[in-house]
Amino acid sequence: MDSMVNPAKSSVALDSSPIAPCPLPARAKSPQNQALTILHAEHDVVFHEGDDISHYYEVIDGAVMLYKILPDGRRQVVEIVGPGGMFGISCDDSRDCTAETLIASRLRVMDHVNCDSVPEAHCRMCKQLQEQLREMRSHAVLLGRKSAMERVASFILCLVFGRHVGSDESCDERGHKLTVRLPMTRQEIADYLGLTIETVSRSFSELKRRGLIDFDKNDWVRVTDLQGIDNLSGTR
Amino acid sequence: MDSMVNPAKSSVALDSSPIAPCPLPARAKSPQNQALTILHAEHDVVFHEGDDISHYYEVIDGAVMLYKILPDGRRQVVEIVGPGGMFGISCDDSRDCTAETLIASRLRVMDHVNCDSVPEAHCRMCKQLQEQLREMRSHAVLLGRKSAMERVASFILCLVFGRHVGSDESCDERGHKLTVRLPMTRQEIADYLGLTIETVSRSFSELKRRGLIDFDKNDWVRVTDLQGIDNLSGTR
DNA sequence: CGCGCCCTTGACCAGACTCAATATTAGTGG
DNA sequence: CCACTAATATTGAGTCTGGTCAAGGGCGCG
Repeated sequence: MDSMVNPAKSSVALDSSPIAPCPLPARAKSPQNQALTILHAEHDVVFHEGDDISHYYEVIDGAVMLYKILPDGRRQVVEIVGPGGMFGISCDDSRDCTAETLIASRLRVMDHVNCDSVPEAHCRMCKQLQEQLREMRSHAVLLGRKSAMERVASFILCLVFGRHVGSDESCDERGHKLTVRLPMTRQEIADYLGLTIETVSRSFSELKRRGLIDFDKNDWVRVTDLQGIDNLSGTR
Repeated sequence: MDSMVNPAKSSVALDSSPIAPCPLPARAKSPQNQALTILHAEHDVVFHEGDDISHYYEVIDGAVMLYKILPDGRRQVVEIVGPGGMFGISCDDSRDCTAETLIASRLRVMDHVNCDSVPEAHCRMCKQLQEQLREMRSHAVLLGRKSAMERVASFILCLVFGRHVGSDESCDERGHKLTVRLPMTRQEIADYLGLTIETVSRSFSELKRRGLIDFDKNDWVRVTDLQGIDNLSGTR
């Protein structure tokens, strides 16, 4: 509907000086080493469903969600992209979903035309697509076949094992982050998991009641029984 | 689990005499115009989740479904691939889902290594991935946010507008196939839509009762009120 | 004709949603 | 630093959609 891009909240910067930000290192340094970097504040829309397509993006730091909205307002968050992830890649002429930051994010803006000319960029993009497809398939299983509790447990596992989210989690035992930040509101989590906000809240409360997790101020979760969470995830 | 490929039911054929498995036509015809083609019978498994990865495939005719199964047996069909579609593309070392034919199918077998060397193949593959990702996002909305009736209606629309399925539908007015074959059992449809077989059956019956569709022998659907189906799909 | 498979239908149940009230947190200004 | 407000999250009660379990129907194939 709305074709506006980058409202006030975002600012643009140039990576340039000595930096050498081609989408890809080495060989891609055609004109010069410049990569356009933009900063988006929390909950800032990068592009809307229906917008014309010009660029694609890489998350340098922060986190972005992609979502689609049905005519009656129901929303489904279809993807969450963390640092290193790319989004907005498409051959079509218009966006099939909306991209919005979850938290303040720094994005590298890249041009589709570069893809064709720069083999490394193309290759990297392709790997990204494969990875995203793999994750979407797992997510389809979650959405199509898992119970509310299993969805929430799976979601926590994703956070623990580092998918999406960046930020400063405290890693404890062998590399797992046992205290993770929930970079999303309950509503966003619900829309990602295909549930309602109430069901998400109830599931979290139940997990806490059972002693599997604990909360710090609503957006930090301490996983006290990883095995227990794993058992509830429906995956094994 | 099982690493067997191509059990008895499938047979291998050669598109051309001197075989020479290049992925793409034209420019890729290094040795000769040869593409390895295999025939799979109905409900034949092309590869299993967990199998080592060697090739990827293009559907020449027929239809293939990709699915994942949870430890307790719940299944989610994550993708349906019709003629022209590709599947099994991956950089990983093992399959993340199982591929099984819905109906007898002819597949072109291609090698991942060719991708890197043949730009056209790589490009085409990349477009495929983008297309699949786009469809998966729509499907995520269906799985996460649509009611049973909306899912079934959306599924019928997909058939009418030609996605997936091949076979001989009778096209009527402006290019839409108003009588389409359901190339899947009720169970497969249910597993694709994240429902139970009973719910799918009830939804079909309800649509028939309302006079929106009609059946020939259970696997042919005649859409008598496309607008009505569209209205129920939740998409507008 | 009879068997087996798939599909349909019904009755009942349960998990998730809806609506509503309350609690908690975050943000603002004194 | 605290008070006040707005936004977000939790909890409860009741409802309903879709799942479960079980019985019956239709069709193809030998």
